Amino acid sequence: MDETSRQGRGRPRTLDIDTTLEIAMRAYWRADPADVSINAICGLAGVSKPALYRAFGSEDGLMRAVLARYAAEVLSELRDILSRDAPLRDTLEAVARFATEDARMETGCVFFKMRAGKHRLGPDTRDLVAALDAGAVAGFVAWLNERRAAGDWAGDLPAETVGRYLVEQVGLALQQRAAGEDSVQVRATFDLAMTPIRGG
Amino acid sequence: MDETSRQGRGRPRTLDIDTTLEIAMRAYWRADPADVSINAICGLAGVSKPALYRAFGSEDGLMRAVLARYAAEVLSELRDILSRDAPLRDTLEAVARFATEDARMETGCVFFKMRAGKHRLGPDTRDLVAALDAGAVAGFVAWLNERRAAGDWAGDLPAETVGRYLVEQVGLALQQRAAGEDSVQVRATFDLAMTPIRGG
DNA sequence: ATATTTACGTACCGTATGGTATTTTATTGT
DNA sequence: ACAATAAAATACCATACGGTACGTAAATAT
Repeated sequence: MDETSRQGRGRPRTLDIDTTLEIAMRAYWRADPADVSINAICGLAGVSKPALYRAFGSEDGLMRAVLARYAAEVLSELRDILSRDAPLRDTLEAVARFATEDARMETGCVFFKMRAGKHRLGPDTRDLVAALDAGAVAGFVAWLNERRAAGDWAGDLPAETVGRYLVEQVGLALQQRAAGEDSVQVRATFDLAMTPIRGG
Repeated sequence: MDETSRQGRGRPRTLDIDTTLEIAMRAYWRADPADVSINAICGLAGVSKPALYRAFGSEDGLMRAVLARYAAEVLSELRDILSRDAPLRDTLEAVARFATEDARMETGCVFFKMRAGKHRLGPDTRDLVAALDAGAVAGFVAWLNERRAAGDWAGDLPAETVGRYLVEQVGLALQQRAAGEDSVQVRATFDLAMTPIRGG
């Protein structure tokens, strides 16, 4: 129960898995994951390539580990926003801020970047992307049903459809930010997209 | 005024530029352009690499030429739809069909795929992408202003904002189709996104 | 006929990628 | 002390990429 299970017999590892994951995450976050090579990550983290493969098995393993960390560290905030059960408009505003204004999202989102280029991912990372995507939709759907029960949302469309819609619009906003589009226009686009849900 | 300007002195060229462009276009259309190598295109077209470089100068030159052809051949349809001056709802329906149902767009759109990965493009292709993007926005803006003058659109937002919004939503739909998402869901998402413009 | 011009394609260049074989080094168990 | 274990890093592997040097073939001009 110490840091990583206790050390066995051999030479102690000097590679700091946590720090390495953090550095890889920032690299994938800033650029497109497909454009960040293992070599580049090794350079950034000051780690040898075999050390990295010992720790993560493959590029797929590393990307999956990074994405898992990212989900726990960043995407969880979105889940938190949705479970605050605030009025619908307040929650949508919080989601809008997260997607269009949060400084950490200035270069986009690791999850949506990976999702956009999912055909380039290894199987494990791809599976996690699919699971996170389904989870995001499910999160929005649950929130919508809650809002409907609270008399806060009167939409006549299936929550499934709208949940998927919300995920796509958040993804679009984050993609626009990653592409360097003007923050004001990104927000305007997102607000327009939200009017069918929150009303004129 | 024959096919390509008249032949000069040397050995006549056997490479068919038109066919080669067509084959390259289909390859870029089916996959992500960044994942289609020059080697692959040479193989598909049955053309040697030097022949291809002789004709187009570089990968950037080839991609630019393909994109120009694609714009003239496919994107022009969108421009046509916008200049029919039909009622707003009819035009939006035609745009929706183009983006979400047209069989040729089943694997997405060369333009939006290149735009999504614009950081991977050479300078010439990048410039053309930017020009086409600006042109698409301008096309929607002109259409919106026309509809406003015709009393067909009462939106109080700047046409610039809505024009950019429309381009982004069309891009999103085509991106979803390229990702293999369910066609019905793509259409539902697009329709939801259009409600702020065409009304409930 | 011969020189000139131009396209042809094979075979290659340098660079980068994901991944590994191998030797050395640091630790624990007996 | 010494065997066993495991992580360290250098130096390498095969493959693929965009791009080109170069010798050859086919046309025109003189």
